[in-house]
Amino acid sequence: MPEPFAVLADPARRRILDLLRERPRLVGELTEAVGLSQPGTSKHLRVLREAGLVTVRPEAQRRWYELRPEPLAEIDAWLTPYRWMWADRFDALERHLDSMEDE
Amino acid sequence: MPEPFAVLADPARRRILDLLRERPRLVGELTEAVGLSQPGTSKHLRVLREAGLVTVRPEAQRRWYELRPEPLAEIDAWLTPYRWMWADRFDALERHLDSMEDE
DNA sequence: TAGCTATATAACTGCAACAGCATGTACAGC
DNA sequence: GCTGTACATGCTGTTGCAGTTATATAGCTA
Repeated sequence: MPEPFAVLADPARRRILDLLRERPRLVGELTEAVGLSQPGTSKHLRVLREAGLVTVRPEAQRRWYELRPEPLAEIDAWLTPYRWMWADRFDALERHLDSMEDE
Repeated sequence: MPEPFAVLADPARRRILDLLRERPRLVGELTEAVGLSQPGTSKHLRVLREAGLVTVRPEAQRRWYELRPEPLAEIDAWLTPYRWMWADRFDALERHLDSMEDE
């Protein structure tokens, strides 16, 4: 199972996920949308599948790819301790104090 | 300016950022912590610098590296439309309804 | 069965990233 | 000035990935 971070490093794969966020899609749609060859798209889909970020539902010769967002939680978790930092100074201070209140 | 996503694909660089989250550090400290050679560490630091994720403050021959979290906002922004999805079903529904109230 | 459609896999190519080693640079202390 | 320390850069080999074309597989349709 590849790391989500590495999987998202490729813009085409992020684009695919963005498209699947709206609704499940066929390989053909995705191919056209990302502007790659069909085999190229299939390769990216394989990577996404192995990372658990998409699932496939076969229907005759077609394959419906759908989003499976759970692995993104790992990225979100890594990001969490940083998240308060990049707001402007006032917001940053405010959130910092807010988080201290909870302790 | 490289993409933050690509920069974070390497675990060593994420580790470096995690260490800098606590306090600024010297290259020597980071080298020991990540378990790479000193030149290897310097190279990762260069990548982080070019991505705007760290800044350097020279002090004699030493270089204090400090975190600059702003570029992480891009990742956070990409992640945002996904974030409600991976909570358990109840929370997911709840947040979804919450977000609809704002409209 | 033959042929068409949709997708996956294979084989190949080019390139960029990463790691190691050696060397260069800058500063401090003596 | 010389030596040591702290770090950066250059070079090289290797590996892995993204992209292509060609081919295989599976299921429909006639």
